[in-house]
Parts: sequence; structure tokens; C-alpha cells
Amino acid sequence: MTSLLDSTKERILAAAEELFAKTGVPRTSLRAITALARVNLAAVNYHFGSKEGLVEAVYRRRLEPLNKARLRNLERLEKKHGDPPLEAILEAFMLPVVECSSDPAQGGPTVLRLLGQTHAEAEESVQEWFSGDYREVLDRYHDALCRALPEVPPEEVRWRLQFLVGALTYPVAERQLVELLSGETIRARDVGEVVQRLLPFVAAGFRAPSGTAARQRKATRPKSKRSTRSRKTSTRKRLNS
Amino acid sequence: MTSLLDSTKERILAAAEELFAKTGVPRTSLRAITALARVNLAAVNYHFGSKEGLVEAVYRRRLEPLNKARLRNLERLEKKHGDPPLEAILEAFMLPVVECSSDPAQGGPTVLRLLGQTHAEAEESVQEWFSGDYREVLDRYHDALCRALPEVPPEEVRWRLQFLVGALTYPVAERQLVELLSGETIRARDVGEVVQRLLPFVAAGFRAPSGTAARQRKATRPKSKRSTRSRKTSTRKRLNS
DNA sequence: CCTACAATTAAACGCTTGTTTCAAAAGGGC
DNA sequence: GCCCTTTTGAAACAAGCGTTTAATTGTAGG
Repeated sequence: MTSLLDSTKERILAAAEELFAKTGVPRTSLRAITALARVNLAAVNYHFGSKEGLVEAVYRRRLEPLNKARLRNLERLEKKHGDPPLEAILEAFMLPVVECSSDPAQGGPTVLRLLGQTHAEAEESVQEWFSGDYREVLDRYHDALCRALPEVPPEEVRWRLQFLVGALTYPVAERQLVELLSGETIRARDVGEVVQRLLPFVAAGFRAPSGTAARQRKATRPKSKRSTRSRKTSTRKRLNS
Repeated sequence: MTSLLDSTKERILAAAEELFAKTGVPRTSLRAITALARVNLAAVNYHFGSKEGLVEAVYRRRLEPLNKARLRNLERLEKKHGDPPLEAILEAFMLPVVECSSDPAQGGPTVLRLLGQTHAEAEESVQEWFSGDYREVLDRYHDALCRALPEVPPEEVRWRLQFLVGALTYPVAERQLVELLSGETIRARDVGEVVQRLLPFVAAGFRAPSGTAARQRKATRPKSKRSTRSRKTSTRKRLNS
């Protein structure tokens, strides 16, 4: 029983993580992993049972602490304020991503591409357990957000939480693609910058009057002349066609 | 030269699209595709040269019209108003997604999973040409958005455009995952609903005061009345720690 | 009818994949 | 020393992959 930091097991995990993040799980062969980790091919099946077992271990190692940190942050927040303000909640949700991606011991930047691939890869076994942990996180944050936004219907909050996840995951995971698409204009120095820019954006989004239930117009009126209602009807018209 | 609608070529494209969307490109074998399309295995290499050629054709068939529609919408919009209002621009960007996903002839719902996988799959050849067309779209919309939002710095607009793409792509592409995570609470009847809910969200986000430009003004109290401005300083403090 | 080209077919190619086998080496406990 | 368990090692396995070949069929044009 060797619990050294660079044991065979750990080296496999590190190599697999790197290659999974770079080229995706299905395109990464065990031989490429074991070559990079400088271990024997059979070691993967010995330590993890199968490739799928390795995949799950790789994801679990990173996503579990992330979700735990999110829950811990929220708990601490709710202990301080009874009902934390919106920005604090959003920050509690997003900051763990920054933390783990700036700490090499927690995986560094590669983790994020991994996170982004979680959704698309659709690795059956991963999504299974992942949805369990992750769902609890989303539920807890949904509750907190609903208390912070009493004027927004809970169903709408759920949607916006999904929008947040999308807006957070995509630019963070596909940074290189984003940079390619935006030329030199956007160059995220670190994930912290992404979050810092994302926070005001989603905070305002969460506070927006709900599109479906908005008979009320308490919103701050932008300088625009076009009323909020006029575009809505035009939207709905086209959507129903 | 058979240009029938269910020629071998078309049947391959349809089958490939379906399987790519369901299980991803690398996990979909040519044999599975040709079996579903009920054509010979060699037909793929005959008509598309290689698997990569098929992948590119599948993506191109859907994404090219989508991007074209986005450009066309924006053009028409700018002809009507000189500087279109924010919501109209966002709508012009998002609606083509709805249209193509509700029209089976344009691909129907599967297109969206395909779209979502574009980013994660990192299929080399696809991203190459895709980034060309797509970048033009993003650039044009960036210009329009900047004119609609003179108070937001152009760089910030670029970021927010990326957030929009993420928020649009993720729930739309991973609908089944989203539903799994949110239980019965969220059930998107169609993509139109997603867009309809997303529009007010991102519109408010785009209008939010820029987090970076608004350096250290007087800090109002965060607790007071949901002041829009006070949150920024507290955020920055924690992010810099 | 015949020619030429397009399209389809069945079979095989070489290669890579994940996994297994079995023997050798290493690591304590007594 | 020895024994037993854990871990590594090299080699092979069957299965699946994308691709190619070569023979066949289909379909106009002269």
C-alpha cells in the first residue's frame, strides 16, 4: 500500500486528466495515457478496473471537491446573513471554479476543460453519479436564490440558474476557442477574470423581470424608447408561428 | 446524378446527424451510420471521402444556414432602424436557433445537440472553417451591440456575447441533462421557450454596468435595497485575495 | 446495342482499441 | 531465511475501427 504522491495510481490519474481535457475521453487511448504516465498498460485495468472506471475516478477527483466547496460556501454564507444578498450567492457558486483552477494541486486550468466536457461527452457513468451530487448543489442554490429574489418565480430562477451554468462553463472551458473567435480582443488572463466579468452580467440577469409572468413593470427603464412590452409581443408572435 | 431527397448521400447525412447528436462523433462508427441509413459501408468513403469529410458535411449543412440567417436578420434589422434596440439584436441572434430546431426540414431538435457538441468535441477540421463563418457573425453582432450599448465598453460587450452563447447553447443542447438535474421543475416544451426565457435574462445582463470600468465609486451599502452598484467592490475584494 | 461513367456491393485490408493472461518482481510480517 | 499478498511487466487476445479493393450493377448518351 503505497500512498506516495507520485504512485502509479496518481500518475495515471494525472496523465489521464491531461489527455481527457485536451482531446476528450473517447479519443484518448489507454496506451497514450500509460505512455505519458510511464506506467505499464495493464496498470489501468489493475487499479481502476476498466477505462470507464478510470474516467469516473478522474472526474470524481475534481468535481467532488468543487461541489463540496460550493455547498460549504453557501452554508457559511447563510450562517452569516440569514438571507444572503444575490451577489454573494452567485459568488459562492462561481468562486470554487476559480480557486481550483488557479491551484495546480487541485488540478489547475485543465480541470475546467474537463468540467466543460462533462456535459457534452455524455459519458454515461459519469453523468450518473455526477447528477446526484450536482443536483443537490443546484437545489440548495435554487432555494437561496429564490429567497434573495422573491419577485422572481421559482421556476424562472431554475432557468436562470441553468443560464448561469452555461455562461460560466462555456467561456471557461472553451477558452481557446473563444479566443480564436474573438481575435485579440478577448484574452482571459485567468479564470478569475471570467468570473469577475460574469458576476455583474448574471446578477443583472437574475434581477430582470420575469418574461413569462411579467404583467408588472417595476423594472428600471433603460433610455430606450421601445417599451418592454412591444418587443415581447413581437417575440411571442414569431415564436408561435 | 440523383438529387432525390432520400438519395444515398442524404440518408447518410441524416443518419450521421442523428447518431452524432446522440452519442458524439468519436463514439459513432461508420458501420452504425451506414446500418441506420441502410446503405453500404463503403458509401461513406465514396461520397464524402472519409469520416472526417462526413463530419464536416454534417456540421456544415446545419451551421451554415444558421449563421447566414443570423447575418440576414441583423442586416434587415439595421435597414429598418439605423441602430436597432438591444432586444431586437439579441432576438435576431437567437431566433434562428429556434426556427431551425422547430423545422424538421432544417434538422429539428437534433441540430441543437450537434451545435452544443461543436465546442466540446473539438473536431479539428470542423472548428477550423466554423471559426471563420462564426467569427464574422460574432463580429457583426458585436458592432451592433456596441452601438446599442454605448455605455458599455466594447471589450465588455465581447465578453457578454460569449456569455450569451454559453447560456444559449448549454440548456438548449443538454436539455436532457438539464431536465435530469432539475427534476420535474423544468421541462422545456420547445426551444422557443428557452429563448423566450433567456431574452430578458441576457438583455438585463448586457445593460448591467461594466464591472471593470466602474472602478471604485462610492460604495452604497449592499444590504440596503438591492443597490445595483454596491456589489462590485465586495466582489473585487474577494477575488483579489 | 454498346460504351462510359456513376453508383453500389461484398470482402478484405491493416491497424488500434480495451482487456486478459501469466510470469516476474517487490514488499512487509513472522 | 520463508510465505503470502500486492504490484509490475511483456505479450497476446478478440473485437472494432476507418479505409481500400475489385467486381458488379445501374443509367444515360451516341
